Amino acid sequence: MEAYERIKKSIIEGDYAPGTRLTEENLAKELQISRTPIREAIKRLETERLISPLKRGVIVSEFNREDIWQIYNLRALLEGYAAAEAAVNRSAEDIEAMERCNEQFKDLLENPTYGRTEMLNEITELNNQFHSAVYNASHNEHLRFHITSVTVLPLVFRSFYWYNEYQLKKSLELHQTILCAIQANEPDRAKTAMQEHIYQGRDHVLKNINNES
Amino acid sequence: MEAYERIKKSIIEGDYAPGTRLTEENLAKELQISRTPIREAIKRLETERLISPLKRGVIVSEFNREDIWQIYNLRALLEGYAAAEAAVNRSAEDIEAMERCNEQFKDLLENPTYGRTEMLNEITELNNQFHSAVYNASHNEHLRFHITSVTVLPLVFRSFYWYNEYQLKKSLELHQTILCAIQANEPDRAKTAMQEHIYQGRDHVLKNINNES
DNA sequence: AGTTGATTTATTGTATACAAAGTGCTACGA
DNA sequence: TCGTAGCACTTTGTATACAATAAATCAACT
Repeated sequence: MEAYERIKKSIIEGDYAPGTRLTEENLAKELQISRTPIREAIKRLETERLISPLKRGVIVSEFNREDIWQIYNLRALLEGYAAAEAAVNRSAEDIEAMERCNEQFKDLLENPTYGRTEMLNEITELNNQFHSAVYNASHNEHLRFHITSVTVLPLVFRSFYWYNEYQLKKSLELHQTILCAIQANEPDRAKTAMQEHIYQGRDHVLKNINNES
Repeated sequence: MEAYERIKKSIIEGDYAPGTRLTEENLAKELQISRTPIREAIKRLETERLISPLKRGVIVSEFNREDIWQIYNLRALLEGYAAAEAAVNRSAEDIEAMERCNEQFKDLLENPTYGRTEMLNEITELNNQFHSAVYNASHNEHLRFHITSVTVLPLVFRSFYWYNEYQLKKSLELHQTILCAIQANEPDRAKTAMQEHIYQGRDHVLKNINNES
């Protein structure tokens, strides 16, 4: 794994908390490589806005409630559009991919064999996979780019860790609604269901996050 | 001006045509600096998708009709949303900034003192300024980021160079409609007017561009 | 002639030394 | 005690040498 991916992973997994100062030299020492690839990784993470310039150097980006509001609303706009486009452009394989995600999601909810943390990691992964399957089904590379770009940021909130069983079930249901609408070539229904799903996520994060960030 | 800006400018102004191969060493020689800042600029332009990796190295990105379609539709989605948000969040200064752009635009159309090329450069600049004024008025940093990101790409088409006097007048009128709607706190009207404006730009580019790219 | 393998060449990847510049600290003066 | 100027230190910016590797060329064999 290259430097960029390693640092990104550390940020998303919370090893480098928001506000943490990152210097090239420290990272170089930590990852046991020279400053050159570190520089590259930092520049890239900066354009993705996972880190922000501060004085001489950078810090892991911090997001306040206003940021969360704006980011989730943008997600709703873009992923809602993607769902609508998917309802028009989806292939049979796209449908299958989405079905697989939802089936695994369902299995996991019905047979909670792991510990809670492992299960929520799995859920997070499956949720991401479903969303990917939807925007991939839109067959729109530019749209895909913007969605992935706006979606990395909420990852740092690790929102699924606050979900209870009822909320997870509600998520699955909306996934299924979205899938049905896409399968039935109903762009507008797909869009509204997706937006509803994301707005629920937004409100959930806003309700649970510490008031200041 | 740093390396990144110089290369970006060269791409947007067409000095490096789409498909042109760019190598670190050539750029370093051309800009009279070492490869290090060139590397950085290339990486950044790559994440902005102005250049694309190809074999060992990169080329200036090429866009086909499908790309143009997708990019302009995304612009309509994002800038339409920005216009609606601006209608809710705009301050008095935001309104003034938009008014200034449109007044200058109008002056320019009524008093075409320059040569055609200089005038169209000026028009392009004023058009960009108006659009910036609108999304700045939305007071949404994340939205701003995505709009600027999706908007750099159409710049390489230099679409205004194909506009005739009537079309420029129509552009100005829509700008004024957008401004009125934002001033009157009519988010939906602002959105539809902005979308209409961008769709007209899209169709204009698609009509005039060489069929293959 | 076409295909495969080895050799050469072009180009990027990495490390490191040094230059430049911003930050903060300390000491001095008001 | 507060402010400020100068200095030291931390950190990034740049250049350059060398390593790694992908691509292209060419030759040999089928």
